[in-house]
Amino acid sequence: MEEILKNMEEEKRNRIINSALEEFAKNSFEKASTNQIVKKAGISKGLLFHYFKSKQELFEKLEKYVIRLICDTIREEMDWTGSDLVERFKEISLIKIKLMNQYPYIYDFSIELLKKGSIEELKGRYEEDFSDLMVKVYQDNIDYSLFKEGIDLQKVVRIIQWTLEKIGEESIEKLKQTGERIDLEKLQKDVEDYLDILKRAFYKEKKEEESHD
Amino acid sequence: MEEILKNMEEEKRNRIINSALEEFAKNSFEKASTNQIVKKAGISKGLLFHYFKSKQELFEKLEKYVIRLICDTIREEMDWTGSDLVERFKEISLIKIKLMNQYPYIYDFSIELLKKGSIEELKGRYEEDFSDLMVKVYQDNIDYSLFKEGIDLQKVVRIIQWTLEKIGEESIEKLKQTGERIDLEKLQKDVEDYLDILKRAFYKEKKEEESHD
Amino acid sequence: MEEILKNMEEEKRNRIINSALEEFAKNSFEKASTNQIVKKAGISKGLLFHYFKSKQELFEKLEKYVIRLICDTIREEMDWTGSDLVERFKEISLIKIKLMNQYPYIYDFSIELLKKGSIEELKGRYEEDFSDLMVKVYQDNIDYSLFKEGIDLQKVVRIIQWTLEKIGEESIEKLKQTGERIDLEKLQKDVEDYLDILKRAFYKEKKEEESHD
Amino acid sequence: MEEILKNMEEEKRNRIINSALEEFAKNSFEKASTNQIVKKAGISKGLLFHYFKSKQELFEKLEKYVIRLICDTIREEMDWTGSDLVERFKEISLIKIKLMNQYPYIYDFSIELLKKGSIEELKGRYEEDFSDLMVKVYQDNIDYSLFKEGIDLQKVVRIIQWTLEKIGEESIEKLKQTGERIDLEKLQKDVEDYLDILKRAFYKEKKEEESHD
DNA sequence: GATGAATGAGGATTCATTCAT
DNA sequence: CATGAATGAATCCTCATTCAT
Repeated sequence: MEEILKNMEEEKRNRIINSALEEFAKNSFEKASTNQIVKKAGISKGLLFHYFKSKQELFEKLEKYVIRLICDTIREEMDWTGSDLVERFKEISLIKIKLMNQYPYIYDFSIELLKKGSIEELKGRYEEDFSDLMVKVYQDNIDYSLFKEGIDLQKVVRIIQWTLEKIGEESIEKLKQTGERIDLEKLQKDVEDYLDILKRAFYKEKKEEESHD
Repeated sequence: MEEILKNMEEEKRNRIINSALEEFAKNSFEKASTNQIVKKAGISKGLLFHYFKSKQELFEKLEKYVIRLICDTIREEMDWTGSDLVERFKEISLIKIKLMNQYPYIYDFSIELLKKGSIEELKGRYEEDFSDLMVKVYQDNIDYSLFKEGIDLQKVVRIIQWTLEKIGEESIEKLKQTGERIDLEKLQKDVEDYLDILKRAFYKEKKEEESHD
Repeated sequence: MEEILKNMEEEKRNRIINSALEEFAKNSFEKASTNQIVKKAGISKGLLFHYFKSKQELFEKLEKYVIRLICDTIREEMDWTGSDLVERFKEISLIKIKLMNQYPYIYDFSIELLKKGSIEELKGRYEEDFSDLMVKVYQDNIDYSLFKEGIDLQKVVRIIQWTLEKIGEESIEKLKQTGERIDLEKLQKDVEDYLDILKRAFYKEKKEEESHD
Repeated sequence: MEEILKNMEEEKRNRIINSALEEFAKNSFEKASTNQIVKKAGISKGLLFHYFKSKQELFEKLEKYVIRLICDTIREEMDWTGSDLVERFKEISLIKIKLMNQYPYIYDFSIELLKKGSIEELKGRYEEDFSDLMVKVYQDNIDYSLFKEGIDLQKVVRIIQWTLEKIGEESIEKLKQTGERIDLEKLQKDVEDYLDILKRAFYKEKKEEESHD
């Protein structure tokens, strides 16, 4: 993204990115209109297709850009010393929500693209950035012995991911229907509540007091 | 649906229903093409709009038809004497999967429309059929004391629902990407595995032997 | 019309005629919908096209029917002893307006078809009924010496006809735009006022007192 | 119109304008086909809707364009020193007919739109251009004492207008039925003849010799 | 006589994309 | 770099008319 638009004044670049982000967040890929994007960005149709050879490419480049942005922010701001996977997820959610203050629609968009394939399939698409980070998230320092014994770990982790995704999807659904902005505080509260429930369900019971971080 | 197409030979009616079901399952409402539907159904454009005054109405009628079909089948085939909510969910999934043998794409479609609003919002849309049944599913005979004490029951039930939805969404996503039919046996196996995990997580531990049914 | 629909119960025949009359009065030929006509008449599409082989033929038959109805009524109710052409026109207008109480939309419709060709061209189309009557209207007993000398009689008569047509067109235009029924009393008043003006303009001046009939 | 199509080569612009003018002159708004317009103009469907967002807008823009064109030409070419209203009408007709040499169908079209509402209602639609000019036409220098005394001036003027409109409507009707171009010389002759009749009818008699201009 | 299912050409409009300037 | 004119296939939908029952 930045490489593609590198010779552009930053202000115009941001206009394009945010305009496309918003359009793809509010509409499905098919319904999203390049006309709307260029109008909101204040550029000509030709210019958009000068940089991106198709709507599809624009979407993919935007996808990569957002993922890289989220990954980079996670890499930098995450406390990698913790060993609690659920707490790590909580932290990731917090970081994503913080990004939304800066880039309206970024979360909405990132949820939209998550709908198109589970995290594992995304790994395939963005080798360098994403899958490296995912390995790090799931393995770096994580103490899986916090989970109860005898459970299907892979499935349990999926349930946790799915729950987080569904919380996000509900927010974006409300955005699409009512048009009103997402209540970030309530979102964060929900994330915490649900993750606590899941922790109590799938973690061993003894170390309960430590989970009150 | 059947009322609308009642004077039609059954074979043609099924061609129309299945064709529309497939198109709406594989595409979003906007991208779904009435052209494709009539081509696949082997009817003229005019005929489709003779029965349904718009694409929107076709979708809504299909929605109602599918929900009614699922609800009716559940009502008839469900064992209403059981008191275990999760087992009831399992049974519902089994019934839906069975319906897919008859109506390919019915599950896919029913998931697509669930994406457009949570079950609770759907209740509002289909008063008679759906919400009555939902009340029955959640309350008729159900023994909520099976759940552990001190948990947020509403959120826990939601996690269970979400998990089931996500299992279905994964299937349909695979369908859209690869085009190959859904493996119903694997789907059923997944449903059972995940629900067992959730039971073990959220139910009291004593009656464990009874859940091995 | 009656011949075509002769085997039909009178009530149903009237439903068809009035429905078609209304649809053609409210819309141009192209925009008039056979769907609307059959719906309003409470018959099937097939039946309409059983009697009339096309929309065009329906229109033409209706045209003939209305003209015959108007002509017959004029023939019967007109005072053929008068020799004043303008007064005769006034009487014709009065008769047409009276018919509207019985057949709503008949006047609107008859104006619509007058738009499609001047009275003289209509003569060609409806030899038997219409042109005979027209000859009668214009010649039977009429005293053209009432008109001033040295004027182009044909053109003057045309101005009078046109004025009457325009008065009617204004009414129907208002009907189409506002939807409210035509004010028959005002219509009659206008006809009388304009015709008096034209009489004063084109008749010799001496016999003024006689025109106050 | 010119502003909308300003960046277009004049030849293509004229092709579009004339093609649309012709289609709307020969057909009612509903029956007029954008397909025909683009075919006749030799442009793509997309281009028409690039400039005009709908058939409706195309019509309205065309309406404004034609009215402005007629008004501007009248303003410039009219001899505003005359005080005779009927002569002024004659002059207007002459100007309109002259425009038809340049823009075939312009007169037809302008009559078509006059059908949709009397001149007085048009005033409301085109405040600046049209109604200003109309005030000028009817009041600037006009000597209403030329009319006979004791007549309903408003109605008399209307009769004159209506007569002019009907003359035009007859021409266009012939065009629609036969397809052959309008005989401009005969048209002008008719206008003059009818106006002379009306003058003789409604003007005071003394100044007869001056009307032979 | 009577039905309404069925047709298919044609309607206006949208939209991603290309290209000359 | 940047524009926006130009394309044309595809969109949903309408409608007069036909025809088997």
